[in-house]
Amino acid sequence: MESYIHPYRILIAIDCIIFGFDGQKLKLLLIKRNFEPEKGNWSLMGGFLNDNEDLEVGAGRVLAELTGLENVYLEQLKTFGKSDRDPVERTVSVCFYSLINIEDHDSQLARSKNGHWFDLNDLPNLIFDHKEMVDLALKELQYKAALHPIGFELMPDLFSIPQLHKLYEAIYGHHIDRRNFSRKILSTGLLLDTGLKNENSSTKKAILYKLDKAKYSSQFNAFHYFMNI
Amino acid sequence: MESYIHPYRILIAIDCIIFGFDGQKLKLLLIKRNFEPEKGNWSLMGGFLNDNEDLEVGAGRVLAELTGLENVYLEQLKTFGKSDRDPVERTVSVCFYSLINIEDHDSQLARSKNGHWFDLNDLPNLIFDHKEMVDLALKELQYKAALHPIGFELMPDLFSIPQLHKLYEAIYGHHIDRRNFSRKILSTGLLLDTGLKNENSSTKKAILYKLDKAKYSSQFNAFHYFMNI
DNA sequence: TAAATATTGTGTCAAATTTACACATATTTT
DNA sequence: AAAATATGTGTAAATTTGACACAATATTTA
Repeated sequence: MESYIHPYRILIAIDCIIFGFDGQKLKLLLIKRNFEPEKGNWSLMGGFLNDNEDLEVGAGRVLAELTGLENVYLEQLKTFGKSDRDPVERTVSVCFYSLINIEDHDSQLARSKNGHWFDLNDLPNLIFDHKEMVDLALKELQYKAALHPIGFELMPDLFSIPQLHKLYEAIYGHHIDRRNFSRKILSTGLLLDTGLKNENSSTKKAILYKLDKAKYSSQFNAFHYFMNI
Repeated sequence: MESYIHPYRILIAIDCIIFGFDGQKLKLLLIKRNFEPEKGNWSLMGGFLNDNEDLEVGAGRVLAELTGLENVYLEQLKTFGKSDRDPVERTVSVCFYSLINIEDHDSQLARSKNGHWFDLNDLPNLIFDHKEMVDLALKELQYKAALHPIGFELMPDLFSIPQLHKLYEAIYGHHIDRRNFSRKILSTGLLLDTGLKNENSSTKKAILYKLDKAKYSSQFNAFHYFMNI
């Protein structure tokens, strides 16, 4: 038996939604589409799945090809499959999303020159159903950040509580009391005080913590209801 | 422009994970696969996506064809796409899941005679990666039930708090204090006392409520952190 | 170099929620 | 009529949250 007799095989697209945090605000990475239709318009990073290529691998490849970003952890969001979603030919798009630290990936991005960061509140028109994808991805990110201390994964090896606080405010788009936030974060017991101070901060230097990685991975699923939103 | 030049088009499979609640326990609906490979082995309800068929429509069709179940709300779970997941030919499977009231659909199921309910703690071996799909679906269900008062959707028009309580215990697979549960449920303000009593219950008859549907749909997204688990 | 400014760390207290319980009531069974 | 069973309601301690103020540290400015 070499194949199934069912006649319809479909082009599988992959789209990547990359949120970026610059220490202050949340941004979205977009590129100008370089093929028809909609060539030249703003788009998520998308491509087609290759033969013998796993979905996650394909997503990583598409993202790297278009933006130069390597080794980004991509989480599957949803598959969009309305039969008329692409005017040229039917495609089913499997979407992935991620949240990265903009500074950490600056040099990778600069190499390809295709990616452009946009403020989330000021997005251009996007092709096809890409806006719908972005909206859903943001909602998922908010859920996820509420259920798990996901923010830690985005932080550099050493980070301060005020840095993490800014990230959460950016994700939710509203003010969070920093004193209550600090208490909540420290109560997880996941932060190890390194004794170092953040030399970048302008005035009083913040304590630098590192993540207790063993504890984090062993307890990942225990942190339901991490954050009130 | 009639099609993209990319050469790989792939067979898209659909798999449906149907949980059922019989008033006491949570069960899983399975069928004996009726085509090769793995013919005769236990499987989720699966099929292939047709041309010009939206994903959700295809999922509904596959489920109805195999089990007789109609008008079941299916929620997308995840897309499974490892290139070797099907030994015959590469398929990418878009999975959907649902939770239904077993009694309400008994007659539909009886008509087709293909579906069999299994106790969740006593599942047979499943083909391909179907066990992985079931495990993920249960986890999603638990999340969802915690974040939203999803259980209401499963209840008959008139239902009692003890009925709902049994459902939540079944979903989470552990004891939940019924007094605290009751208080939590009533505090949502979503239940309207009908003044009626449940004539089925063996001893003291429970108060029958109905869902305040207008309030439920308007506030659906407000019920984050609905349930502690 | 001292004062002003900005940022970080910590503490407090009232209100709300959760947790862990017990008892009264209604109905069926014995 | 008594026993058994399921349901509805209450309560008190512990915990968590929400809304605050103030002290400490470093930089900037005068």
